[in-house]
Amino acid sequence: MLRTHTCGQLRKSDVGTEVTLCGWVESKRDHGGAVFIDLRDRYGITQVVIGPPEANADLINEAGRVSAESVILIRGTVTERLEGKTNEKLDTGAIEVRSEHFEVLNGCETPPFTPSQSDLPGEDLRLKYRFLDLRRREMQRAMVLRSTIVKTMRDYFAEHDFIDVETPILGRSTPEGARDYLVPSRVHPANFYALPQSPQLYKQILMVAGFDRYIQVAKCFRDEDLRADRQPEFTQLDLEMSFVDADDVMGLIDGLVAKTAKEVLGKEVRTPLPRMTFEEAMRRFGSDAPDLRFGMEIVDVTPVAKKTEFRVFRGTADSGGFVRGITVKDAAAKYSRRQIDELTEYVKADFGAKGLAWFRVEEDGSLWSPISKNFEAEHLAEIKELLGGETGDLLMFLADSWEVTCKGLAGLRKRLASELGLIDPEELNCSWVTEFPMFDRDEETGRWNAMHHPFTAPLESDLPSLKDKPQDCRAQAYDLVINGSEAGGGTIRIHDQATQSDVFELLGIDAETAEDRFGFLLNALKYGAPPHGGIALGIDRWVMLFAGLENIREVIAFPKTQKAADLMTEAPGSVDKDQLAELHLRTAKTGK
RNA sequence: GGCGCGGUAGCUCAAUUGGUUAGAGCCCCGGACUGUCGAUCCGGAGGUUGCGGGUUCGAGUCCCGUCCGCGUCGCCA
Repeated sequence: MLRTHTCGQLRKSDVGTEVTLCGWVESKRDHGGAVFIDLRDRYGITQVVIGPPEANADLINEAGRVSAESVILIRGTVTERLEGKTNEKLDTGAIEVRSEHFEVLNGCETPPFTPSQSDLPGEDLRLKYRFLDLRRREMQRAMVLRSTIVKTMRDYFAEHDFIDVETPILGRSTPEGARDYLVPSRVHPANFYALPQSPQLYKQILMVAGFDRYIQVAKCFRDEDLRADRQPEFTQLDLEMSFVDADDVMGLIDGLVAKTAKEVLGKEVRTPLPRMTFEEAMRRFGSDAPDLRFGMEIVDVTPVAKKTEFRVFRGTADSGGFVRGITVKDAAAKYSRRQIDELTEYVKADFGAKGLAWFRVEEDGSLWSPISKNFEAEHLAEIKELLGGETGDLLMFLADSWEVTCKGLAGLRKRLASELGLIDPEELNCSWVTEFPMFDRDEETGRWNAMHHPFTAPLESDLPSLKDKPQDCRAQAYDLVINGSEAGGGTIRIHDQATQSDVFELLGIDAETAEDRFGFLLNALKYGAPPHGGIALGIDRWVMLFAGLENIREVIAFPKTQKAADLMTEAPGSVDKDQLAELHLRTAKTGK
């Protein structure tokens, strides 16, 4: 070891000790006759003094020339700082190392930015020079947090008799759901592997194989557009269990959530976590991942709308649509007409709403709005009553299809809560959303799609509706929601042939197609498949949420940009003709 | 693919209605300095305003196209 201690380690009790430290030059204060260096590693910062009498003029001179972010080694004696010269900001602030030896292990060119600078550089620069960015305190904290969370998960599942099994990265494409990342085969011309979107099928087969409790920290890949909380390459804690029902899986994860919150954040999370059905979540919050850290619940006023003369409301209600709204407490004074216009533009542009109706609750308790003259007083009173409106509140409504009112109001809810500061950043709100529909209808083709995946088991009680009323058929599915974000999702799987056939039939997957795509799974299911189910937890999102961050890139060491590029390695990149030829590929266009 | 925001010195930003030689702080370079910890003081260097085209007497500013980054909708079984 080149060093005897880290830069975050030394205290008053170490005074008098001869130490050797290594690290990066965070900053240098050159006084001519003496030089102060803040020496940094991932454990902390220690002040090094190169001055007389320990250091001679040559050494002081050399130290004075060292550039920021150089890697140096110093040897010296731990010394208590002079009276009144301690630095309260540093854990090591009571001491300094008076150095008699100073050595540059490796210099540093002038960096485009330094890890300690207060103005964070643009994200493209941070990504291009990720090795510098990762030296920043915040990034180091995030990486440590991530490591701790993964270790907590592994420990927890090991305690519960789970075994870790690795499944292949090179698999076969099952062209449902997200787009696959494809890998051409050299040995099999015109054939492709696909990178896994999840180890779903393998883990089910592991159940058939008798590994009744499986986990894996699994890299997954989906070739879809990115978001602040979505990367094309991400990590899941993948889990599958035999002989369990949905309660068992949720109960197990409840324990993990509580343990992780306790060990990582020192927070108590009460279990069992609250559960809400999909239907209730959509009705009350318009979202299958509701943020329960604040209220502003959605209220349906369609019955009142039917009675009013206001064409937009009445027309929508009469034609099978919905008029639903939210109460924004004490917001009347905070939102100008102009700002409400912006909200209107937002719901139009992002959710396809036709407009935003709103009312202000006046001093006298009446509702005022540009459209209020279209309403009779008694109907306004009814609306106010339903929404629980009080003086100073804003009531906002969408009149539209169920889907648009859900999405639009969920979006408004989220945006308003953020703008009004209704969210306690310290809160960690965890809950379950259950009983998702088995199927949803493709708008264009009118065909049924599996909402989760085609191996999801329906609720026992809904089995009769599977064939004739698929829209009413609910799944044994459960999503873990943390602070309004989907942090995991799973299902109990179908383990009998008859139900599986029925589901395939409904999805328009004929026997031949099923055989072609998932034959290996169907085959395995014939050979003694136990009842089983599982879940996948989004590790990147867990870390992001536990860290209180709003961007997943902040917890991933080497993330991709919105165009799925790596600015540091410049992946993806072109390859030479020989490589393509070996893979039996020709490209239609040459990239720029 | 749609909508929106942004791109000016190595970095973070400014630049009035289109108007003189595009500024500031930090960084960097040179010098001074033994108690700093955002060191201080003196001096200096540093610009194809992302790129291409257009309008204009004149463009960082206006228009068109394009590239890049971010947010979001679609998409993400």
